[in-house]
Amino acid sequence: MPDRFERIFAGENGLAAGSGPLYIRLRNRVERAISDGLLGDGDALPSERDIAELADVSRVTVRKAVQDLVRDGVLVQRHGSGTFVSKPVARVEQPLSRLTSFTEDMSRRGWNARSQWLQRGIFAPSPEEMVALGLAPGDEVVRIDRLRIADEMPLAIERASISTQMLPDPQKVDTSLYAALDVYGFRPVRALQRISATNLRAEDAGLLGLEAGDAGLRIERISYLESGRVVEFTRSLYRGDAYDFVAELTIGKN
Amino acid sequence: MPDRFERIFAGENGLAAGSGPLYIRLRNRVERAISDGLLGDGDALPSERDIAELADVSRVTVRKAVQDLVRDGVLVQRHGSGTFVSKPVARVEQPLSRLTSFTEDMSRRGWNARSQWLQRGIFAPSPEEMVALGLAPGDEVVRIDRLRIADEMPLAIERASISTQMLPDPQKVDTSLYAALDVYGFRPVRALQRISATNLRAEDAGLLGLEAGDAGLRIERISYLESGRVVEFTRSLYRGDAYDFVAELTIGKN
DNA sequence: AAGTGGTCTAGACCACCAA
DNA sequence: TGGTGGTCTAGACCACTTG
Repeated sequence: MPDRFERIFAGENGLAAGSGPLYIRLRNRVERAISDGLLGDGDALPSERDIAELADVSRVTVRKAVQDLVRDGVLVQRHGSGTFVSKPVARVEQPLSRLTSFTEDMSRRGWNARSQWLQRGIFAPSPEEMVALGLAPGDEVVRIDRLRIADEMPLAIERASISTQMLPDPQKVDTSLYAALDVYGFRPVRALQRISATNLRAEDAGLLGLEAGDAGLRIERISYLESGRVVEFTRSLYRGDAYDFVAELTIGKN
Repeated sequence: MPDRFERIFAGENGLAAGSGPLYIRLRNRVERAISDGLLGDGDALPSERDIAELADVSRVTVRKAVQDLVRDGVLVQRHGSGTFVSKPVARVEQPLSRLTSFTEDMSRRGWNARSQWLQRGIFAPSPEEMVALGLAPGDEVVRIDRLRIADEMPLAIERASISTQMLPDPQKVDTSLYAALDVYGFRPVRALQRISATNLRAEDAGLLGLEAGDAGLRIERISYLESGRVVEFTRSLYRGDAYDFVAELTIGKN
């Protein structure tokens, strides 16, 4: 039975046709098979060994092609199980104009949000923190690092730094950082965010349930009091495949 | 002369110490050497063959470790030249509250901005375009795809779709899409943007001078007229390593 | 227990770059 | 021209999942 996999991997004299590296030709064949509908969401591919035989290349070459597609989010591999076409992931949308906390935000959506502590304590500030928070030598910072989880899917890593002058005791923070700051009368009213994209490092990717090199949104936020004084400096990493920031723009005079 | 490379790659019984995959142990050694200052920005590493000999592993294993770090932006490789520690890239900042065009924006910064046409013409709309632009069957769209370049560095790929009812002739667009829309009285005043992160596909990465799998910012924008009617639907991909979006947030009642 | 992906090796040839 | 990274092979063993 000449099945679809033979057409995909062995069709037209194998990969002899065409030029360029074998793993790229192989990669293109798989992408074409998906866009042509020969392979659908969740479908299993043959094993790497079988693909190698069908396409008449080494398994190393098959792996190179497959890993590229895994890295691009086209395929997923499960150890001991097989290689499959990715299913799209449901995305969370986050409006970009209002200052909200993760907890508030997720519960408003009806998601079950929780956090996992990564670190919570008092430290000597890094140079980066000194600049961002405007600290003097000898000052100390509270660091609150959390893994944010919504409906059992890790969504983000959040690393917050606050001067001990604003938040003397990190143990006072249970679920909401802003609520704890409120207690001391230091709730921020304004913030500046910088958003960029980055390839996740192995450690961070692991926390988010992704692979090293997967795309993440990196967000740096500096929050201000009404008086203009800096309260909080937070660096976050969001899953690129599950998070959308939404912003409304208007045409400005300036 | 027992140089620093021996300490990095061959120190303490090679990689025999420790557990886990060899390429991860090797990767960690390089990362540690950089964070310890043993390797600085722009420094050259030994050749892959030399590292393999120093660490007593195969070259394939060295490549796996090095490629991981290249993918994370820690190292850069130049074919025929060598492997080097990355130098940080200058970043461009884009405010996220004002609706501006790329050309206007870059010239205000004193950058020399130009575009390269990727595609410009009239097409039958894709299902995605029909939904976004609110088209009826039989309607047509103008597609304007450009590679945005600032000071000879490719910064973004921009794919804009506009109903032919708003912009009958794509050839009317020379540098600024908004200027062309203005001529017909259809300049947008408001827009909604969705921002997320993605691993760039090989083709897009090539246009941006990056490697497949590198992180990019994906932005979808829908622009509206004063009347609320949709004008433009644009999907952009920005270099993750060279672009920052900046947003100001305020605490809201709602 | 059989099959899958994950890691690793030794060796080869090619394409590119710099001296 | 010699050294570099880029691609490719055939074969091996391990770790994990599933029937």
